[in-house]
Amino acid sequence: MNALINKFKEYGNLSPEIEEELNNYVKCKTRQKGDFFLKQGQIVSSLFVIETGLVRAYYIKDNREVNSWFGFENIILGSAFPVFYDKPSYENIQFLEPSTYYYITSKDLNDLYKRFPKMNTIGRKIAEEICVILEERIGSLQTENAEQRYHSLLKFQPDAIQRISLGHIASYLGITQETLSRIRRK
Amino acid sequence: MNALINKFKEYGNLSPEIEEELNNYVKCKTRQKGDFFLKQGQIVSSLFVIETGLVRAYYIKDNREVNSWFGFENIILGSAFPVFYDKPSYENIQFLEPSTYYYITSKDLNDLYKRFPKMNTIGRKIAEEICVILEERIGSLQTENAEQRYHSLLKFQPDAIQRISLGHIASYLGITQETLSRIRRK
DNA sequence: TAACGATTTTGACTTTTGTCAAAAAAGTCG
DNA sequence: CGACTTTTTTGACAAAAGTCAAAATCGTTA
Repeated sequence: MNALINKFKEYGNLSPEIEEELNNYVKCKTRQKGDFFLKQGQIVSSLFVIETGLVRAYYIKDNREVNSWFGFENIILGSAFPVFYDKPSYENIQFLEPSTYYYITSKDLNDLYKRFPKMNTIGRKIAEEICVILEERIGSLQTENAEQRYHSLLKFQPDAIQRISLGHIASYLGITQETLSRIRRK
Repeated sequence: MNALINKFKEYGNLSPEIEEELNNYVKCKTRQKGDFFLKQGQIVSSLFVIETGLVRAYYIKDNREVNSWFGFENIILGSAFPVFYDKPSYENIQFLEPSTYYYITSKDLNDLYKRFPKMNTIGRKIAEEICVILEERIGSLQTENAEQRYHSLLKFQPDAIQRISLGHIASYLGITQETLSRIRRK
């Protein structure tokens, strides 16, 4: 009943030994809407899976918030710079709904990677899957207009429209909220 | 003097045992401008590093070619679907210059991943680095206008402008070649 | 329910980018 | 060199998206 460990298992077998270690490392927390999972500049971070709830990742550019992704339930989530590189995060991760999540710190994860080489298979597959998802998003931004991108989002993350404000979605799509409002009117 | 093995070494130590296996698996080839490394629909593919030369990856959308990336010397290259998923490639990879490259097939790579768990550390780090590069590109497409994206490209891949035709670059930036020509006029 | 703040919509206008056609420039090869 | 192809540039116009300001709607809570 540990959403993060269950998720790991989808990417590869866990020996009883590794699973036991994971049970020591993985913690669960509950946070309110508006709370932060991660703030820009932080180096210490975690990989996490939301059991119930929702987050957004965003960064500031030219004094504006830019939403880089949304994190729904049962998806492996994290910020690349702190988790992959032990470097300060350029993005913030904020809960958009009251949320319960399971997490493991990058430090502990790297510890597992070192002690159990097989764990790297799972880490590799997770990163590879993220590559494919990011490529999909690049294709959408590179070749589609605002309306088509909105419909791509509807298709891949239909929940988003119900649960996330129009302004946040517009930012994620790389358009203004006025434009998105006009698209939606149709 | 094996560009691919050297590249692997940048991501982690290779035991003599693994390096010997790699030497068996990694092959070198030379191809002409216009030749294909990979064609859409292929499942069998490889990870590769170009010693001298240049490739582009592109796919067809609405009867038009869309350039998804360019591959320069001494960068780990490959197409996600066939390499990560053993699924048919949606993209083509074509040489834009006469090229010499080192490659390892996905099959052999997966073989190494299974036989030498530590090899997954290198695979993981490669995939993680690609994630960061792809995120960078998403940020550019999401928040910058045509001119800013052009300057981002100038900054990150200054070679591109010298070695790649304007039409190919425009496609990569998600704009028309007329627009790019007008940007460049300034 | 009333009042407040936040979010969404609308309108008028500007800027950016795309489209289509044609001309100019650059590259290739006998 | 000269003919041919490919690539790049230019012009006129159309479409897409942004900006700014104001109004409408929605949600929350006293």
